[in-house]
Amino acid sequence: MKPSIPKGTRDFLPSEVRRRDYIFSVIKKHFRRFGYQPIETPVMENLATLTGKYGEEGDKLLFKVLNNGNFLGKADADALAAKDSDKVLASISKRGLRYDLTVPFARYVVMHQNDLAFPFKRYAIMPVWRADRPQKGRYQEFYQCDADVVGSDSLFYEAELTQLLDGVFHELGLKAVIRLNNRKILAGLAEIAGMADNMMDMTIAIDKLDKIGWDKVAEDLTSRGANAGALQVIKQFLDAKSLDSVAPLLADSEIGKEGIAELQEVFDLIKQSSPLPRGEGFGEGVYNRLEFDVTLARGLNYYTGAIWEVAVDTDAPGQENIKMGSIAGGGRYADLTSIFGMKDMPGVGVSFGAERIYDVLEELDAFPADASEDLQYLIVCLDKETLNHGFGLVSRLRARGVHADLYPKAGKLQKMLKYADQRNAPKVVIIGSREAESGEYSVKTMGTGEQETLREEKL
RNA sequence: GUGAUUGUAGCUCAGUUGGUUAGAGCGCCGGAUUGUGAUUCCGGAGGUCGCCGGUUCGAGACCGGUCUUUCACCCCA
Repeated sequence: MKPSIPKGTRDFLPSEVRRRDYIFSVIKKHFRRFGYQPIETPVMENLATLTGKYGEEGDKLLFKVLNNGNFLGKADADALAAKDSDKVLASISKRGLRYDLTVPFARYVVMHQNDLAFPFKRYAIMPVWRADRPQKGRYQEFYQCDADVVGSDSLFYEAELTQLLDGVFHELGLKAVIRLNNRKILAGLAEIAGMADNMMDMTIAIDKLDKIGWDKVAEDLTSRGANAGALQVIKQFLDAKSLDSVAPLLADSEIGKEGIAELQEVFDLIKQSSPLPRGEGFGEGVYNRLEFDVTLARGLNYYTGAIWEVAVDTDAPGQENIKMGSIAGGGRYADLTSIFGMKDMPGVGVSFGAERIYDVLEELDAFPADASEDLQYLIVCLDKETLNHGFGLVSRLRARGVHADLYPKAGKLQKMLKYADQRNAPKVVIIGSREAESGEYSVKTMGTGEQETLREEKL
C-alpha cells in the first residue's frame, strides 16, 4: 500500500523537530520565568466537556472518537434511520479530541480545586485537533502553548501576560505587534449603538475592518441587523484610534467606562514598571509595538475582559512580506468554570501558535544556526581491526557528555565523510591503524576541511 | 460546511490537437580516487502519470467520482 497521513497532519524531519523544540523551549522558559507551572491533560476529553464551548461552528470542528465495540448496535435507531448525524452522535461517540487547552484546563481546575493554590498559574504545550479545512498555517493537528491564571481578577495579570508575549517574541528575534482591546469596551459600543442583544454579530463584523474596509463592514453590519443610527455610532467609534478619543464616546455606558478604565490601568502598569533598558522599544514599556485596537474582537465566546492578538509587525525591516494571521492571542474570561460547577473563578491567559511562529521564522531564516545541529563528533574507522577501538572511544566521549556517534562499519572514507556531511557533524575523528596505535587521532573540521592531530583528552 | 485549485522519478517541474519505449535538473547508487565529504568528470538505477470508473482502436492528456495540496469564504492558531 502507498503510505500516507491524514489531511492536515504532518511528519517532521529531525532538523524540523529541533527547530520546533527551539521555539517550545523559548516559550517554556518565559512561562517558567513568570511563575507558571506545567500540567498535562489527556488528548481525549468526554465529548460533553467539549461541546457547546466554542459555539455552533466550533462543535462542527470537534473530532469525535467512535465508541468501541458494536457501537451501531447501541446507536439511537430512530436517529440512525433518519440519517440525522447530530442526533445519532451522542449514542455512538462519548469522547472527542481536545479543541484547545483552555476548556480542558477549566475542567481540570474544577476537578482538582482542593489540590491547587489560587491564584493558580499553569502552562501547557500540547497538540490540539480541529476538523477544519487545511490551509497554509492552518492544520488539523497543531500545538498550542498556553499560559493561564485562574482565581484572580487582578489586572497585574493582564500586564504580566503582555510582558510575557513581548519577552517571547523579543527572544525569538521576531518583531511583533501586540494588539489589546477589552470586551467591555465592545459591550459598551453595542449598548450605545442599540445592538446589545447581538454584540457577537457586531464584533465579528468590525473585526474585519482592516481586511475588507468600512463599506463592506457597514454592509455586513446592516445584514446583521444594524440600523443607520447604529452604523453612524460604530463608524465614529472605529475612527477613534486611541483610548483617550474612545473614552468620551462611552460616557453613557457603565460597562464601556469600566473597559476603558481597565485598559488604561493595564497600559499604565506596563509603562510604569517597564524593565527595558533605556531607549529600547516604542515607549510603551515593551520591546514590541503595543497598541490599543478597538476593532479587535476575537472569536472565542468566553472572553469577557481584556483580549490580545499578536501579529507579525509588517512595518519592521525585513518583515514586510510576511503574510500570516495571528501568531498568539488570548483574553480574560470571567466565568469559564461555572459550567463545570465552580463559581467565581475568573481567569486570563494567552496562547502561542507555535506552528505559525515556525513558518514565519522559517520564511525569515531567523532560526539560530545551532538549532539544527546536535552531534559534535562522528567517529569513523578505516578497517575492522580499529572498529572496536572506535567503539571504545565513542563510549568514553559519551560518558563525558560529548555528543558522539560511531559509523558502524569500516568502509571507504569517501562514503563515511559523506555520511558525516549529511549528519551535520561538525567534526570527524578518523581512526586507521596509525591512529589506533599512537592514540593521535586525525580530526577533520567539516566546515573548513582542515585537519589536525589530537589526543583523546583534547576532544 | 460552500466555491475554486493542485497531483507525472526521492525533490522541483516539462510533457504539443489523444498516437511508438513518459523526459529534464537536482538528489541517489557506482566509478575516476582501496586514507578525505560538500566542488569536477563518466556511468547506472529509479515511474500503478494520486486512486477508482468511463469515453476511445488507442488516455499522463478528455469525462465522472474520490482522496490530497493550495486559496477565498466561514471560523481560527
